[in-house]
Amino acid sequence: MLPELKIQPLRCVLAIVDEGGFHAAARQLHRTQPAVSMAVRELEQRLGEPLFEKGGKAALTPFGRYCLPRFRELITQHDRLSRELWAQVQKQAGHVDMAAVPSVASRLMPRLLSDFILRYPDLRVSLHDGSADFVRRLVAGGEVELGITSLWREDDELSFMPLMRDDVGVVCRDDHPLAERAELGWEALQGQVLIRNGTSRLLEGTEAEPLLAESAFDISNMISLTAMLVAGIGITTLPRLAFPQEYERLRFIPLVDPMVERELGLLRPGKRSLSPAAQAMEAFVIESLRAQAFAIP
Amino acid sequence: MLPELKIQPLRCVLAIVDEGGFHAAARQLHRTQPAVSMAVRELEQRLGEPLFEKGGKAALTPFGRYCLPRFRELITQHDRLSRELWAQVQKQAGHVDMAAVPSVASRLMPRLLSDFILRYPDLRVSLHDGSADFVRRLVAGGEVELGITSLWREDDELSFMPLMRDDVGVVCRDDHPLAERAELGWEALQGQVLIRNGTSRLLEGTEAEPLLAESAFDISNMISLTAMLVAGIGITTLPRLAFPQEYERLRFIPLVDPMVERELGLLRPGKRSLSPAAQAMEAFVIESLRAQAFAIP
DNA sequence: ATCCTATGATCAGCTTTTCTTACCATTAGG
DNA sequence: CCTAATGGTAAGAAAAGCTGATCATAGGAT
Repeated sequence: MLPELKIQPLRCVLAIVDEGGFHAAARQLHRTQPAVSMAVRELEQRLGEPLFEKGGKAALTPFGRYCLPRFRELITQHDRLSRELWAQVQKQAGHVDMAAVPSVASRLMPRLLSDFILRYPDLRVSLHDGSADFVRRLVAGGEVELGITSLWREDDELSFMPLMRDDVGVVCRDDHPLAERAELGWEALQGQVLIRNGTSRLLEGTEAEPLLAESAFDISNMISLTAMLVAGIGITTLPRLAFPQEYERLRFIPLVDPMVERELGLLRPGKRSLSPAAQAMEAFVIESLRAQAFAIP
Repeated sequence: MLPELKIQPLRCVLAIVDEGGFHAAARQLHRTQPAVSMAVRELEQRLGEPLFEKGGKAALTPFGRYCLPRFRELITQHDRLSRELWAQVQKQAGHVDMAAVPSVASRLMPRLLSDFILRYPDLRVSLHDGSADFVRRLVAGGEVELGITSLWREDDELSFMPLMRDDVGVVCRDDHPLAERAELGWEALQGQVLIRNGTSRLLEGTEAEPLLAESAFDISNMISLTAMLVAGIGITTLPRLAFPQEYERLRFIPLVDPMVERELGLLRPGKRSLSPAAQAMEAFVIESLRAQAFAIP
């Protein structure tokens, strides 16, 4: 029973009043004058009450005067919304929630994000970091839209795009007997005090797996781990990217005998789509990491 | 460049979400399912971004989730406006500003207005009162939409519809020599102390005009005038409707020798139209006063 | 597995709406 | 009186919107 107001005719009314006539309004609206006339007439009979006086001039009726500010208000709201949505789609506004594994977050993201906000100055990014499983859970649960991580469990809810290889090596202090070696095989590690960490499971399923059984400690926190390494308490294995190169006394020696690599890549919801801002981030991450050493071609 | 959002497709999106599917939404909107599909698709490509996931089910994209509350808001605003305008047109809301000459305001309007608000309980009325000229000025200036008054100057900006005749008579105190007469001719008034008042100009242009020259006072305020009459200071002429019948000691004697009448009627802006509420009032006044004694057929 | 039924998507064809072109009526000014 | 504005009107074209039939897909029941 309530009349359905369309935006265009309301705009006509405003234009007529603002421009002071049907012709001028038509010009402003890029329409012909009859179109304006008819739009108004249609609106009037939809409301059941004329908005303009009949006699020649474009003068509002009292009802028209009553309507005018309300029309203006509705159109303002409409335009505000339209602009806002448009900004989202054009990536001139928006927010990306993403997550990354700590090594990526600390070694790659600073540069990547600063490049990103150069390219999209009006987008906002929240970066969470945590273990690969934590990242996976955030993406799967929809708490973030994108993750940069290594995948070890396929999940058909999620899709993973490999972007970089990251080879595992041994990390020890510079005065360790192995410290000067250019590369190592797993046999060389037998009998060493091996500290497990969150990335150690990369060795599972390789010839080096027996080493894990010997390891005395299992330290998941990176700060604690490096502290133990610097203290010379033991050695560990880490992907190259996770190797904290800012510690002068630590050495990274590639493990070649089983050559172990993890694949880092972009994790995103499988079929679901991304917000416009996240789409921009997705493309940007792919482009950036592909242009990197160790990129997967 | 900004997309023009139409209300209907937005309503579709809401319906799909609320009803949980395209079919159910179509049912609710009294449309067929393809209509809903196409409306959504049209909207999506207008925005340049999908709102629903592609795979079978009716699930929102992140962008869709972003849009949803905003769509809802715009539609709410639209409906509020639509309802408000409709109420105005249906006379379920609105305001009438009107004016009347004091005699009408005090003798006819109380009853008329109380009947009016019975018929239109949701309309509000403001009644101004003042001299016929004052009423005319208010209507001409657009400060009120309707006036009930006697017209003495034609004005093609205004249109006057005569509704009642009101005959002029002599008013005096009950102990005045003329008080017992059933009717009078103007000669009977010669030599009397005649008090002019705002309605005296009705005598202009009649045989009784010479009387005006003799009059000693000119009192425009009705309270003062009656006070003087009650005090027996003089007599005056008044239209019957203006005769203050609540004063027991005053008598009204019809003047028949020139029979002088004023025409009371409805004054409204000539070509301009009225607000819906004022239209209701106009019709109501005409109907009410026509059903009155002294009505002009 | 297979059928069954639900979902949405698609397409041709129709109806409605909306616009344009061309013309008319009225009015104000030169 | 003529001209140049105004807005209104009518017929046809274009666009939008809707329907009805049909299709592809997925989930559930047998």
